[in-house]
Amino acid sequence: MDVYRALADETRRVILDELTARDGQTLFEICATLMSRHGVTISRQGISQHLDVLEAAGLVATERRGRTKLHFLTPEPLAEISRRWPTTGRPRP
Amino acid sequence: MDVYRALADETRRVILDELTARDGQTLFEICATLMSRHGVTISRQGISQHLDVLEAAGLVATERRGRTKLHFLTPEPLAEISRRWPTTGRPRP
DNA sequence: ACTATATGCAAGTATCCACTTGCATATCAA
DNA sequence: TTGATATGCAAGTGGATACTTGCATATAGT
Repeated sequence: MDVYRALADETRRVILDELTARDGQTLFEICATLMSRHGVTISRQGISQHLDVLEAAGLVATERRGRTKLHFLTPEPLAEISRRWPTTGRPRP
Repeated sequence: MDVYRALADETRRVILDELTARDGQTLFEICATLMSRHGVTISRQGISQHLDVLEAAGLVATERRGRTKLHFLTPEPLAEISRRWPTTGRPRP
């Protein structure tokens, strides 16, 4: 629901980075990559809860595939930010 | 310092909205407007602390003018967000 | 100098949030 | 079915954070 709160945590931002690099990863793949490549030390449930927040914010879509769950990046909600506070065309008096 | 954490609070986002509407307001003006126009019930110190967070994040610049302090919106740090996770040109398989 | 205005500092509180632990459920392979 | 893999649920805990209260500082006007 809250895109802004979803971005407030660094681990969640790294997850978005990781899905940007390779989309459609499972929870286990994300866990493994965060640990090894990004130096994040956290339990699987911790990452699962972060993914729940990202999904509730509409930044990640999921799809069950057998006993795995694929995670896809859906960054459209982020467009609201640049729409709300444009970074161009604001003269500084 | 942390742009993402600065955006995590709704009151801070309303402050950014208010400075977008009218730039260069003092703390007292921001307080008055938040209370009346945005229905925010919070103490002056609360708003002041929020402004400190926004300034630390580089989203607001200040300028002392006599016994008042003017607040200006500097939204450039927000550009990092759309740069980090582009919302266009990402095909969904 | 004195008063009022505008802001700053600091400590205390209460809520929220990230994280863990333990157990449960579901799918695949033998 | 049995065992292994992949994920889900729920309660508890520590630390962060939004907010308040009280006092202090600085500028402007008289």
